[in-house]
Amino acid sequence: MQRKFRLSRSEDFKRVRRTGKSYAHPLVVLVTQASDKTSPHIRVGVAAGKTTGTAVHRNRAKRLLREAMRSLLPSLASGWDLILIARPALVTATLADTRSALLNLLQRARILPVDES
RNA sequence: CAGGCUGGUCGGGCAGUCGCGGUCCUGCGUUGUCGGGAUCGAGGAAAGUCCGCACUCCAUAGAGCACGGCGUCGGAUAGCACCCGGGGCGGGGAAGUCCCGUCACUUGUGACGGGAACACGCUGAAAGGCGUGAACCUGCCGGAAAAGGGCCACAGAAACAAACAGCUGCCCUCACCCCCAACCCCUCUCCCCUUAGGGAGAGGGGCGAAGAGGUGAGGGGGUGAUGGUGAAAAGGUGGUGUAAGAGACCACCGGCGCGCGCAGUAAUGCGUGUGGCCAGGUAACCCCCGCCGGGAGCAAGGCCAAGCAGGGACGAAAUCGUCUGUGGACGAUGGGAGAUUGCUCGUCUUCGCAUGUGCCUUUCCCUCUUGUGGGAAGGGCCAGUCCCGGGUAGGCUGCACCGAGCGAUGUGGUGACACGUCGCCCAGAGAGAUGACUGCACAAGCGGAGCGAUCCGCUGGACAGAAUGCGGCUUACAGACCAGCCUGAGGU
RNA sequence: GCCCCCGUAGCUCAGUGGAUAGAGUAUUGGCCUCCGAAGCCAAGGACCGCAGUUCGAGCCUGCGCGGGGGCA
Repeated sequence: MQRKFRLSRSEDFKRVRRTGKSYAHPLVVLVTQASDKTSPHIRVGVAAGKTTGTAVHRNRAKRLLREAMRSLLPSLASGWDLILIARPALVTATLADTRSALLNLLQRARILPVDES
């Protein structure tokens, strides 16, 4: 997942988490917020807190989320800021598990068309 | 071959596809949050942050005290308390581990018995027993706690310095017992004489001095380990000795100090002589001695942009010399304030009735257009230092490094390491780059087939992720390989 | 990333190197009451872990584990 699709500003994180809508899943939590400016891309931020585990486990969770998101990126609607928050169970999940969880969440948030799956 | 111990190396490999980050090169009717290519891309601990440095800042960091750290010897190093090699004192080894034998069954476990290098000493007729050293692993290390202070609960007479109890005819006083001269009484014998009496001897009894012995009490002196304790009580055993005792003396043993000799760079060890037993533990209690240490830390620090709100405290001055354009400048002495992160000295900064081409204002003078301009004097503000408070969390840099650098190799050294030669440039982000899939072998586990070699299928790869960089330490860690040592069995 | 602080009963805290580690509160049981509350009595319950120093460690030293805070 290239950096241009990434959400990186601390200010952006704060805004999305404060005013966005959240969707929960045992593996991941998705937070969505429509971009205030007419951004050409969708931007995705990935987070893993200390409850996820040690540094190895946090990195593992974030890599899984980025890799799963990469294949889904072309079919997503633009103009959204997303945050994916890892939960502890994600450390033991596989890439396929993560991808199906993201599909479920994105369809519930109406960012991914339902007929896609 | 099996098992144990120690040290070292590696810690998933190869190939392909997709994807991510850095650097360099490059393409363009589209200069992009663009495309293409090359190359590089986590660790032995990147971790903990326990030590030591580099580096940066703090208007000074110097000296002394205080404070903190360290403390066997030698070496290594830029440096280090933890590295290397020695020394001393302890602990483990040894209720463990391994091997052998017997038995039992649940077939790899349990029970029982025996043994475990080697050397020396003591004891014993022997079997054997006891002790010491030592291989291997591991902890600690100044003042052998005689510079001084503190503490040592409970128990105990007492916790280090004497006292108390005890022991003690060594001395004094007193009492008593026993022996006993002289004296007195009684009895018996003999002699003189025979009325009475006298003398001598023997026996018994009474009083009982001095003295000898003994007992007890009190006082004085002596004595040092006897005092059910305790973690710890001033060498141990046996004797001599003494009033009683005691290293007071003697023999053997043990420890320590000093001298000498030998070995070693040294710590120290061995031998020998001599002297004393002058005498507890604790310095990870204070302390003393020696050495080291200024403080903070890359969120250090520098630059840019953006942004906010200010407030308080400090304000007292000289003298001398030189030069001079007479406005001042420089220097010295002394002083004030501040810094020196606890104190003193020293040092540094600054000194204000100062400096400014700044701003405001008052008065006067000149010019003159009731204005303007210029000049002089006075007052205030701003720019100072320190403290408190407020704002920013954006970008660039530090920072990806020619370095205490990495790899290979040679030499020296037991080793830490050093010195050469050749080659290389080797991760660097800022929501934070290493992942996914496939195949092949590798090792491990499980299941199935097979007498077996083996085959098939499934699971699935320890601890763990750089953030300024190094060195050491500590902690976590599935396994694999290599080397050395030890034990047992077998073969040659 | 760097720096600092703290771990004692379920909770909040005391605790000179020398007890069976203490207090409040909570818990449990009993008494009291018609029942409860309050009160009274009693009981159980702890030094973060491992080494070391010491005769002796909650206290001193080292390492580890866990928690908290600060720094542009």
